[in-house]
Amino acid sequence: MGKAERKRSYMLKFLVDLYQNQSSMSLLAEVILPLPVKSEFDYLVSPHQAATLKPGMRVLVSFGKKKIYTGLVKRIHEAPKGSKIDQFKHIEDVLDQQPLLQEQHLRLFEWMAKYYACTEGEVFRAALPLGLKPESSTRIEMAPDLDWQSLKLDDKEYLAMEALSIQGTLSFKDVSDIWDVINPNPRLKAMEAQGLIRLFQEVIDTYKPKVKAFLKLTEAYQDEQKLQEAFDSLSRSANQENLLMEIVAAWFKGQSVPKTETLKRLELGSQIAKALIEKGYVEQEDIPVDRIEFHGYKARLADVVLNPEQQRAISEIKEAFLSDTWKPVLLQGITGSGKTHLYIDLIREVLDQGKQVLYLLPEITLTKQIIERIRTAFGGKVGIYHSRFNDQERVEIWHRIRNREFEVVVGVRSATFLPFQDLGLIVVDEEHDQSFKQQEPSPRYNARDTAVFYANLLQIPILLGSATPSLESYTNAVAGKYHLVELHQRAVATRLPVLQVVDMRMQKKQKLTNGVFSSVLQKEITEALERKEQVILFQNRRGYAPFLVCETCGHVPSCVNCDISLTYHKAKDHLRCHYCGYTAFQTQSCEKCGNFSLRQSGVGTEKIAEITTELFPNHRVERMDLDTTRSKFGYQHLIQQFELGQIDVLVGTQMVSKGLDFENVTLVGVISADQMLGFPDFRAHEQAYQMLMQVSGRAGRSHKLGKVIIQTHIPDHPILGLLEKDFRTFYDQQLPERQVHGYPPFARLIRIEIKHPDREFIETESRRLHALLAPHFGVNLLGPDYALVARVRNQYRMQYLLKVSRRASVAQLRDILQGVTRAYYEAAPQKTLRIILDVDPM
DNA sequence: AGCACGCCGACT
DNA sequence: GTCGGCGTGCTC
Repeated sequence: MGKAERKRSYMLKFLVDLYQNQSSMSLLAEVILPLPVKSEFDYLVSPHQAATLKPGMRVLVSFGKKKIYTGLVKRIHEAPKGSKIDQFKHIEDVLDQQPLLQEQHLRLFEWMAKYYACTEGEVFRAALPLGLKPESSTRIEMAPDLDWQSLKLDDKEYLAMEALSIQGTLSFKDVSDIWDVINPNPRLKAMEAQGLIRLFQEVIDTYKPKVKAFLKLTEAYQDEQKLQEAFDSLSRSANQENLLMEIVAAWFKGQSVPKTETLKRLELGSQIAKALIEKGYVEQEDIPVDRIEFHGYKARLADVVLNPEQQRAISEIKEAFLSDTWKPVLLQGITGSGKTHLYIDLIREVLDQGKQVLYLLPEITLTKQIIERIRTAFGGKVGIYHSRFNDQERVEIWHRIRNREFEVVVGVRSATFLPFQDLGLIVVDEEHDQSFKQQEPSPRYNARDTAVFYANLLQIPILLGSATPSLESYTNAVAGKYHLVELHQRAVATRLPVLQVVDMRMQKKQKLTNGVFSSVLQKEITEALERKEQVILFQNRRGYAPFLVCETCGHVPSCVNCDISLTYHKAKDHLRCHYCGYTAFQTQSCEKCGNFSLRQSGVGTEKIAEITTELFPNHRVERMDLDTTRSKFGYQHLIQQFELGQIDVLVGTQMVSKGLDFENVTLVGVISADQMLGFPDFRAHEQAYQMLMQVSGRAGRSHKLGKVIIQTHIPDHPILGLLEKDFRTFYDQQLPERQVHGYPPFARLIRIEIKHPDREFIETESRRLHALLAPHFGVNLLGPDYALVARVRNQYRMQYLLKVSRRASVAQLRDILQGVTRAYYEAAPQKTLRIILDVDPM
């Protein structure tokens, strides 16, 4: 090799190195996708994107053959040496200029995925409202320039082309409806190959700012001469002339007129405006407006004076917050002790420090009342976040929190994920409530526990409050892991409601009951109504009768998809499944034997409301349950009417047990406590206690003495005796039971659920799975047992309960369980059994 | 979660 | 023989 050649060779090597170096310098973004898949997928970052892309930003990426998803950038890193760049796809688009989520959110997602045995993608999906996660869907359109009517087409093709010629484009679902097939894809693919149609991906941005239409004069007509011409041309249309006059008048003042209001005021139809627009005199302007209206909320100065006990509690809480251990504080205060006052006081202090506050409440407690109180204290800084808000409203709340327009958010479970910039306090009210735990779908997280972790991560104070804390939290407090602060007295010096347990067996023997009301309850209702006071009646079953039974053959009409009896709804005269929504209309004759001998059995809210109306025809009785509050404002309307005293008796399910705080309610009747007390779950006693305490708390909130009547066939049940004792007594009585059986708070539970449509299959497979689990967990593995309702939506459900030490590493457990699942699937005859893990089930 | 591919039974 | 059903595996 000559000198020149050698030089050339070096040169070449240098260039190759340079090239390889450059390619290994390629940047990749690790992206979390909103799917139940292994979360990390790498995408190429273009040099242009690299300048601004940061973790916490949302990106649009293609995943699989054609779908486009919104992903979350977790990490940006260099492509590993030797990796082939062309195995990665590019990031299609970056959706944020500034990260939507911060480092702490990514850490939170990571922890949740680990703890609740799900993917970060599932957490991401649960965290963001739909409007912040646009994704693509397949649409179908006709191939361009096609004279489809002259072609020879089969029936299905013809139907599709006809629909396309009318609608323009169709979705997969449209086509499967038209064709009546489950999966139209293969056929559509064939049609695309024939050149009849085209399939394309459309990213639908579901979030559209709300706009308000205004009308104004077009520029061309903004002079006297042209206007005169315009008016002349309108001499035959008084309506158009009127509207134009209105618009011109506004123009003189430099304004435009709001379209809808103006048309309404002038009693004109929208075609009048349209005519003026078409003539070119007027143009429409759409101005974005806020979806969330919060005018009229001005913060009032503190009008709350804390009593000595509350002041003692507040200073205990503040002292705890100041210590650098960041222990959560558990505030146990009886109903009416004024916990909310304390919250408001604490929130005010945090706001004064310039920080934001998250106030979590159970779904149902988020009533107008609590919102009013917080808004009265903090005015327009308060955002509300709950499930009755539609997606677009949620998106706006996200933006307002990020922009720090909202400093306090009162919200439910999913508010945990809101993008606070500088959170200074979390309050979890009614911390024991079951609705903090998401049942389905994954992530099955508990917002209270998640908040405790989050507060610790952020090193900020967290306050858990309840009149009846969960045994878990209270045990943590007793053990010193949480600070315990107690409130023993009612804020206003009123007596606690009087509690009376009515033995329905005696009532029946002495023929004192009409089947629903004992003579005692009926008398109390009469008296309360005579005193012009209000009554709440509680029954935890909606509908008219929980089931029908044939008196001839004993048949009970049941759901075709679920193993549960159908509930009779009288107003609609149909039978409905409360699990899947299936409805049947045969309510008179038995479907089995044909005899007209169906008898209604059991009592639901609808029947109670009916009987109450019959007994008290001069009073207004209303029902509050899922059926009457389904509409967006149904719930609010009922509450409002009750508050205004337009309703005398409110009959309801769980819904009436929480958050309703009405001075004029002096009587609460529990129609039957039996079901609650006899529920087959280790937590049944705790839940019955919480429920009864809570519903009792609705009575006698002011100076009038309240009364609570509980009807039952088991009057000697220990829980009933504990209702008038203090919380500690209840706790001391319950705890040993939990210890004996090794249940929480002495152990951590993991529920393993399996699902399959075939009964025989699930039973044999459950035994096979058991054989794999048993060696790891031995006596701590319970089950498999059928779920309480063995079949729902045609899926049989069985479950195991795993009791593990509280000290056991969750990560290790998850590894074991994942190992077992993998082993199961490897050996399984089919891979169709669904295995679901539920950590800390409730 | 989608989506494609491939293996089987029920129809032309 | 093909059509279309369901089960399985992959997605940067």
